[in-house]
Amino acid sequence: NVQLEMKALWDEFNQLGTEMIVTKAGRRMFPTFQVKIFGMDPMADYMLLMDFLPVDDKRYRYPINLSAKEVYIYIILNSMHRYQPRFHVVYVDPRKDSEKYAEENYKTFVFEETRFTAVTAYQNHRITQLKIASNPFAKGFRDCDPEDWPRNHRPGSLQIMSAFARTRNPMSSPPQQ
Amino acid sequence: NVQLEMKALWDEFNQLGTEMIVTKAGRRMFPTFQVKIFGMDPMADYMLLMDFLPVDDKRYRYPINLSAKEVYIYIILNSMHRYQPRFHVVYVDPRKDSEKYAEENYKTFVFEETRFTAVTAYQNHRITQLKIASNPFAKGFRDCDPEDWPRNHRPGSLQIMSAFARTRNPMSSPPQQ
DNA sequence: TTCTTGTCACCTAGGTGTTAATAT
DNA sequence: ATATTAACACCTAGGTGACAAGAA
Repeated sequence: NVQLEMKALWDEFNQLGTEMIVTKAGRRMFPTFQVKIFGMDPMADYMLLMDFLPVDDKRYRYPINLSAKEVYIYIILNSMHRYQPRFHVVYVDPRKDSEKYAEENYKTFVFEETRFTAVTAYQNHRITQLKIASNPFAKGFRDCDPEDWPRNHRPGSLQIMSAFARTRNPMSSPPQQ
Repeated sequence: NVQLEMKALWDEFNQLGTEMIVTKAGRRMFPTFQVKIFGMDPMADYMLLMDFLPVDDKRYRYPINLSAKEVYIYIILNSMHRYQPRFHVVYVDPRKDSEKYAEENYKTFVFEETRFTAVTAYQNHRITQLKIASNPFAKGFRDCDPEDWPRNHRPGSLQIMSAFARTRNPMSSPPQQ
């Protein structure tokens, strides 16, 4: 079982139509896609993966591999297109004929409230204001309210991943180590 | 085969008698222990480890586990004692009776120029000056020379690890993930 | 005395939306 | 018109030695 962290914040963005800035150099998502996983076998190995499905129609589909060790592969998102993030937990089957059990060894989780539109500049001013109000790194643009925003992630939660996205221009160099 | 990075800088510190500040909260080493490894099998798994041996006499000995994935375990160093860092490369033997080959499956590397004395405050003013001159984070204390120090690590080198050290007071909480 | 601790100003490093310039 | 890019001020986050106060 998997539980989305900061669900209230995701809901608030989703109500307005979440937008995520994409840049050539890569840009973090905010809110961060962050989950708690329950019911894992402490002795087993797992792979944690994430990908983004185009929602409406569109043709592009790019996988992103993320694990707790933060090994991830770049993805490319098209600006002005809408995407649905997905989260996959893959059990690393120690059996030699593990391919036979591939279908039963993974589970996919979709949180609809994490849908977003990739943009190069915000289209909805209310989204901009909500980002400024809730993202600590945008504090410099706040007018009022020096208070009472739920700060960052809750202690005790496991940050599984933070994702980068880019516009369609290919990058030549891998991310700095 | 393993090659120490920033050897010239290590040599310069070693000539004066390298000192490393230790604090309760943990303090990074500077220079950073950083190596290039040659001759690895790209298809094999390895474990990279580090520990610190007391040099002169002294009784304390604490292991530190470091890997390229930066999983590490705290260590405790005694202030005013001298230590010799060591670096171990362990081949993860896929054979079922791998314990039998344990002795031939690892290799230890010692760079004497990385010896240092753990201190809570610098004892040698020339060490302080060399730290200020060569560590970018201490730039605020530089008088002159806005120039020409070999910046940080060379691009292309693999940073295997950076180590933390602490004074002997036990810490209650593990490092933030 | 000598060593240790906590606080601080001053940095590095990098994540924000803004804005003006450019591309489409 | 509309979408994208690059530079920027303003933040968060955290790594420095200095320094004063405390401990041994």
